[in-house]
Amino acid sequence: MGIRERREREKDERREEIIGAAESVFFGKGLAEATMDDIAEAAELSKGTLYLYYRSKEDLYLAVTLKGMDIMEELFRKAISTGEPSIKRIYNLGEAYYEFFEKYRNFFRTFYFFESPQFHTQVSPEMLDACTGHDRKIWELVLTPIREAQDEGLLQSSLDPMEIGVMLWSNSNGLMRLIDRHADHWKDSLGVDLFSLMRKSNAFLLKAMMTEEGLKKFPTGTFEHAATGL
Amino acid sequence: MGIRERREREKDERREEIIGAAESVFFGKGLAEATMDDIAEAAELSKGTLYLYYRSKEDLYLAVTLKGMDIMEELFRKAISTGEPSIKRIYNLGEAYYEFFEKYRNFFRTFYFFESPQFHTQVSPEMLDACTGHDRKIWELVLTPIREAQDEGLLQSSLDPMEIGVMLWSNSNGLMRLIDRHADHWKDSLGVDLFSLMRKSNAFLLKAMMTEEGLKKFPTGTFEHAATGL
Amino acid sequence: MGIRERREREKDERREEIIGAAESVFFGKGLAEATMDDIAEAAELSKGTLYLYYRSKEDLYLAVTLKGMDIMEELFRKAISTGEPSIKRIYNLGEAYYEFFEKYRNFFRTFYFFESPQFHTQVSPEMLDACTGHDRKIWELVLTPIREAQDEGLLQSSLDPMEIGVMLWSNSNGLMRLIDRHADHWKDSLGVDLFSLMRKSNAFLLKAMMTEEGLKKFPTGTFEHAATGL
Amino acid sequence: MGIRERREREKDERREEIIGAAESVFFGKGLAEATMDDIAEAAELSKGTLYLYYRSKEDLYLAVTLKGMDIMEELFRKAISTGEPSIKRIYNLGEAYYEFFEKYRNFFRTFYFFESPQFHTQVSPEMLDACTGHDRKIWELVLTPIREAQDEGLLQSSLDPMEIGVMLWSNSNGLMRLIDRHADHWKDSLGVDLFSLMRKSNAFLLKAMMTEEGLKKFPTGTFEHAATGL
DNA sequence: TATGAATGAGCTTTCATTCAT
DNA sequence: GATGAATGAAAGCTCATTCAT
Repeated sequence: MGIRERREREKDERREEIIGAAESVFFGKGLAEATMDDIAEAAELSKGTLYLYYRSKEDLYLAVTLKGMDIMEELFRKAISTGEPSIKRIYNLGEAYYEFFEKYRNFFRTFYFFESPQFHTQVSPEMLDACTGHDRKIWELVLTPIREAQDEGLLQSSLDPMEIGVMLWSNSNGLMRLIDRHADHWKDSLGVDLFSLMRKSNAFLLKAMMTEEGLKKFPTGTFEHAATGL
Repeated sequence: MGIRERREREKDERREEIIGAAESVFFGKGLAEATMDDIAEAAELSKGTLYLYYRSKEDLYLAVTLKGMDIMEELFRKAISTGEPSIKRIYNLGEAYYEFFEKYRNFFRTFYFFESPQFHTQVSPEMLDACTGHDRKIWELVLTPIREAQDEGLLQSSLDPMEIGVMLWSNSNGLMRLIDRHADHWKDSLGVDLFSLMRKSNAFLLKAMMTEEGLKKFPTGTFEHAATGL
Repeated sequence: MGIRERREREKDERREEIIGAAESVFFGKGLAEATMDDIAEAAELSKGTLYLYYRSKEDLYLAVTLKGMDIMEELFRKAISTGEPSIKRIYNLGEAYYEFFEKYRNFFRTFYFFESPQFHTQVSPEMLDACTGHDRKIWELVLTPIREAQDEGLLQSSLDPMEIGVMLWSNSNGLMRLIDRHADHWKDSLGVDLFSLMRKSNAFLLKAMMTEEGLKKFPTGTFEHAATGL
Repeated sequence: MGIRERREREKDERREEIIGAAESVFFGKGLAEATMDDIAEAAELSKGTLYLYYRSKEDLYLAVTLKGMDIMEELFRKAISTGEPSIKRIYNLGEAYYEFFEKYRNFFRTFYFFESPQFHTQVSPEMLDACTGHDRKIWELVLTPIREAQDEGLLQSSLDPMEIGVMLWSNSNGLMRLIDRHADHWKDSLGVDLFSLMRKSNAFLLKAMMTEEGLKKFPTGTFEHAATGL
């Protein structure tokens, strides 16, 4: 058994090495510009070996995406495991998403590809399933505190928990994309601080979804101070 | 004189023919998969001729994008030219955006490219400028009723008009992207109707940005009925 | 008649305009890199018009070459029309060739093409004939003082006049090509002044071809001083 | 270990195969007209493979040039390794150059390209360096007997060895180019035998550069008989 | 398992030349 | 005579993928 296990372990290590190399290349050049030669060189491996581990360039790209999802999941998990009130933990999720966006911008960007349906044809079903599954797992994480908050009567129960999640997520995501593109442009020439805008927008939404009771317990601005470190 | 004019006109027509062909190809295969051969064949023109009118495949793609912006602008212009109250016209804009998304989905998708900065290097400055300029013009349209609504004391004046616009736009856009990907998936397996969710989300946001006076004049739900045709 | 003549004149003028434009383009980019579009633009004429006057790009290139030959012929003609002794006029020819090389370097370079037999297939027979004829005319010029010098017993009569001409020409030409390539390199890193070397080499040759009588009348160094302006 | 060596050897063989194919194509059509498709077909290899071994068509062309330099070097080396007197070995070099020109005319022609500075931009620095280095090596060969002859007082010491080499080389080269173009034309219609003229011209030059002592030991015509096989 | 040489379809782009007006 | 839009063949080069070793 030891032998088989060691082999497995080595194979996993090799996989990670490849992903590491792929990261550096994809992050630097983007999917289209990156070549398998680049990655093989970065991995100090032959091109053929790459294909031993991943079926195609796109599959390998999704492997990187998957790693990004791992990181995100970890951040989300931490965000909801604080023992704090459910509403606060929902708020934490927003901050965690933002942290991911800030610290792991390159991984954030790989999601564009996964989210772009036209590329799904270029990818193996296995890899796509893996991603989809991971995505679902993360959504589960998001739903947990939302459900709790509804059970506690803090969030309107007329809304489906998934709906609440989607609204918050989409709102953040829409602004993050804007930020990712031209944060500087907006700030400099239009005087709009997209970062604070994102928080404001999210707070508006969350408030709109809370019950009267929830708003009484957690009035507007309850968390902002902590979150922004003030 | 007539000659020059006719030539000019023919050239414009040819341009439109090319864009039409490019549309059909790009919409079918996406930018990366589409080839200039495909487009030339669709246009019943030689490849060389294509390059007589557009410098590169990417430029041609942006020409299609530009056409999408034209359509969008037209819809937006109609939305704000109704003589209705400013708040209603803001609401109209959301509906117009949604109409564009629904009816001109393929054009909507071309915006992904324009919004993705890494591709800007592949594009002629002239074309990029044209797009940027058009983008700006559309934003101007959006700002008009927002400013009015603030002047009338219906929208909070603590917010910058641009900020209001961005929040509404991002929120819609984030959800549209989600819908564009997996509307069916969400509806079928998660039971979430993203379309109505988008409206709801936008209504939440708009409400949060209104003044008390505004809310009194236009209570929640004032427009939804009309808009959804109910 | 006046009409026909004016037309002819205008046509010639147009031809010269085209050649002027072609010069500027060919000299800047070389034959291979230059395009008919470039030339048409420089001539402020349409591309089609170019083909009204010249059959092909290569023909047009030879037209420029022909102009170079005109210039060269003029210089040579002046060199041998001084009324000086025949040997001096032979020497003058060398200086004239050198002057051409120095002042009309770009024309000098067009000769490379004409001299390169593999390109002759790309050229109309008419143009080729014109060049060949002009070439011959120039050689006639060169032969005149050589024959005279032989008749006067200054140059060895055992040599064919043409042979003498060829030896002198080849010797100069070989060194000019070297100079054209890397004059600086030779001077800077090898300490060899190719210009003075060319004169020296020619003087050696000429001396070797002179008779004793010739050498008595025109000892080594007779002309150098004048020529170099000292 | 054997494996690596065999691979290395196979790669070298492949390189030579490619060069062989390139030769046949380049010699037949010239650089400009030859296509990589032609060469790939001649080599019975895919076009991609060609680019695995050479960066560009021009690089491949220089590889052929390099082979020509190899041949030339070999001939030159033989010419100066005879144990004969230095002056004779200088003469041998001229004959070797001539032999190269006669037997390897096509290679001789490839030098045109290397000697034409405007093309240097199209070539990889590595290849250019290789050529330049080889060129230098050959010049070293030429200088050896010249220096000896000067040390022995046979060639004038007022001349730089390099200058002597350049004069002889240019003189031969100038005539070779003439011969390469139109040897037949000259012989048939002008009655000039360029080959013998080249020898004569070189002899003149060499004589002019010798000292009195040198001329006493090796009077005019000493070598011609042997060289021409008479 | 790992290699890396070989493939070959496929890409965008260029440009001399033609021809209807 | 002049135009300039249209052509279309061809070119150089790339790169994901395969496969014999």
